Amino acid sequence: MIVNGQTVADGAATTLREMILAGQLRPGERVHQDQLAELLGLSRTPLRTALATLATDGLLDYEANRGYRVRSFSVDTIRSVFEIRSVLEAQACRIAARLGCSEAVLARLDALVASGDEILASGTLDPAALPQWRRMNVEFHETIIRAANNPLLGEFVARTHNVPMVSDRVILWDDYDIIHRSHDDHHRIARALRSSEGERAAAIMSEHVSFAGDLLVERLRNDPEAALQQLIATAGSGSKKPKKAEK
Amino acid sequence: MIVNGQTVADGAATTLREMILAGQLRPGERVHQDQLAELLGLSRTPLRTALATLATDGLLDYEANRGYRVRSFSVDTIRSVFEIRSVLEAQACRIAARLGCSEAVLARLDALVASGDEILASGTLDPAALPQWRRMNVEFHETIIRAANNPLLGEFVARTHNVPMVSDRVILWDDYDIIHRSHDDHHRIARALRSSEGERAAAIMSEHVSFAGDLLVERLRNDPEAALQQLIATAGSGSKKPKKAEK
DNA sequence: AGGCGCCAAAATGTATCCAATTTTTCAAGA
DNA sequence: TCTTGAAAAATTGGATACATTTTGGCGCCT
Repeated sequence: MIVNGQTVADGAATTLREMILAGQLRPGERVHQDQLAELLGLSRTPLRTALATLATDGLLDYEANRGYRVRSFSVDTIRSVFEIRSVLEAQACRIAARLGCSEAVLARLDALVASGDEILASGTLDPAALPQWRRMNVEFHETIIRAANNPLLGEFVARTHNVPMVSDRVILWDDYDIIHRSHDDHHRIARALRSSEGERAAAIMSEHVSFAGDLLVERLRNDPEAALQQLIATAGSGSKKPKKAEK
Repeated sequence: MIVNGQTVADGAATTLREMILAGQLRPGERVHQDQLAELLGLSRTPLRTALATLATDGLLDYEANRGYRVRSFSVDTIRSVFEIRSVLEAQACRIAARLGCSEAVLARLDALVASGDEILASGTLDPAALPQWRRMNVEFHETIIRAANNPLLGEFVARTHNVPMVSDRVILWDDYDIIHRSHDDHHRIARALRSSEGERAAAIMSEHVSFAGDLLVERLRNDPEAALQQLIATAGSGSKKPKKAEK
C-alpha cells in the first residue's frame, strides 16, 4: 500500500529477487520468514506473498510445512537456460521478419547498433561505458522481441532472466574481440531483419545467444568465484519502471 | 495442512487452475476474494497465496489494490503459445538426440506408439478410447522432454500448458485422418530419435505441434462455442501425482 | 557408547482483525 | 439531464494471533 502504485508485497518480491540474483541469499539456504520479515521491515503476510511469487518464478524451492529455500542452479542448468533463450529469441526473429518490421523498429535497431559502434570506436572497453552498453544491448533484444508482437514470447524470455546469470544484462566486459564480434552479430541481425530474412536473423541470433552462454559457462567452470564477483559487480539493476505515485 | 503432503493454499491453487482452464471462471471476470474463499471453504490467507501463484503463472492479471482478474487469452495469443511450445519441444528433440536416448527411453516411446496403433486399429475414433489416447500422447511428449535432461526446458513447456487450450491433453477427437496423421508423426519422431537424427525429429515435432495449433485455432475461429464445449468436455484432469499421506 | 523416543522449542500455515484504498451511491449544482 | 462531489459501502492489503507441523534436544533404554 503505502504510496506508489505497488504493494509492500510487490516491493518485497523485487527486493528479494535482486538479493537472490545478486547472490546475497546463498543457493540452498533456508529462508527464515521471521528473520527476513524483520530485516525487510514488514510482517510475514506480504513477505509470504512475495515468497510464493518467487517460488512460482522458479527462484525458490518450496516444500509444504518446511518453507522456502533459495534454489540452486548448477552451471549445467544455466547452460540449458541459455539454450532455451536461444531458441526463443531466434523464434522472435523469425516472427518479426514474417510480420515485417515497421520502419520505426528498423530505425531503432539501426540507432542502437550505431550507438554500440560509437562505444567500441575507441578500440578498448572503457568500464565507464558498460552501463550504456548494457542499455543498448537490452534495448536491442527487447525491441526485436516486441517486434514479434507475441506477448507470451516476451513473458517467456523474461522468465528466462529469472535464472542467475542468464540475462542480456549480464555482460562479460573484458575482451574487446568478443564484444566486437558480438556486436557484429547485432549488425547482421538488424540487416537481416531489414531485408526480411527471418531464418537468417534467427540463425545469427541463435548463435549470438548460445555463444554468450558457452562463454559464461566456460568462465564459471574455470574460475567460478572470479566470474561471479565480476558479474555481480557489473549486473546492476534492470529497467525499473514503477508507476509514479499519483497523489 | 490438514492431511496430505500439500497445504490448503496449494490445493486452492490447483483447484483454481482447473476452474480457470475449464472456463468456470470467465476471462476478464474479477475475482472476489471473500466469495471465492467461502466457496472453497477456506480463509482469505491461503486463497491469496494461491492467487499470487496463479498470477505469476500468468493465469490471472493483478493490479495493486484492485485485485485479480481472470486473464483473457485471445485466439491469437493461443496461436502464439503454440509457436512457443513448438520451438521448445523441437529443441527437446534436438537435445535428446544429441545426448543419445537410452534404450529404456526408446523402448518406452516404441511402446507408446504401439499402444496408439492399437487404439487406431479399428479405423474409427471411439470416444471411450480418448482418455487412453490422451495418456499415451501426454506420456510421449513428456518422455522426450525428460530425455532432454534439461529440467528448465520441462518447466517452460509446463508453463505453456497454463494457457487454456494449449496442452497436449487437449485433443480434437473427431477426425480420424488427422489423428492418424498426427500419430504417424509420433512414429517418425520415435524412429528419428532412435537413429539419433535430432534435426529430423525436431522438424517433425515442430510441425506436429504447430499443426495442432493451427487446427485448434481454425476451429476456434469457425465456431468458438462448439470447439470450447468439446474441449472442456474432453480435457479432463491431468496427471496428478500427489504424495500419499504418510500418517 | 550409541540409538530410540518423547517432550519442548521453533518455524510454518491459517484464521481473524484492522487499516487503507477503491468503488458505488446519492445528491446537489450547472 | 448530465456532471461533479463527497460520503458510505465494499474490497483489498497488512498485521497479529492461533493451530499445526517440523526440528532439536534431552533422557532413557539397550
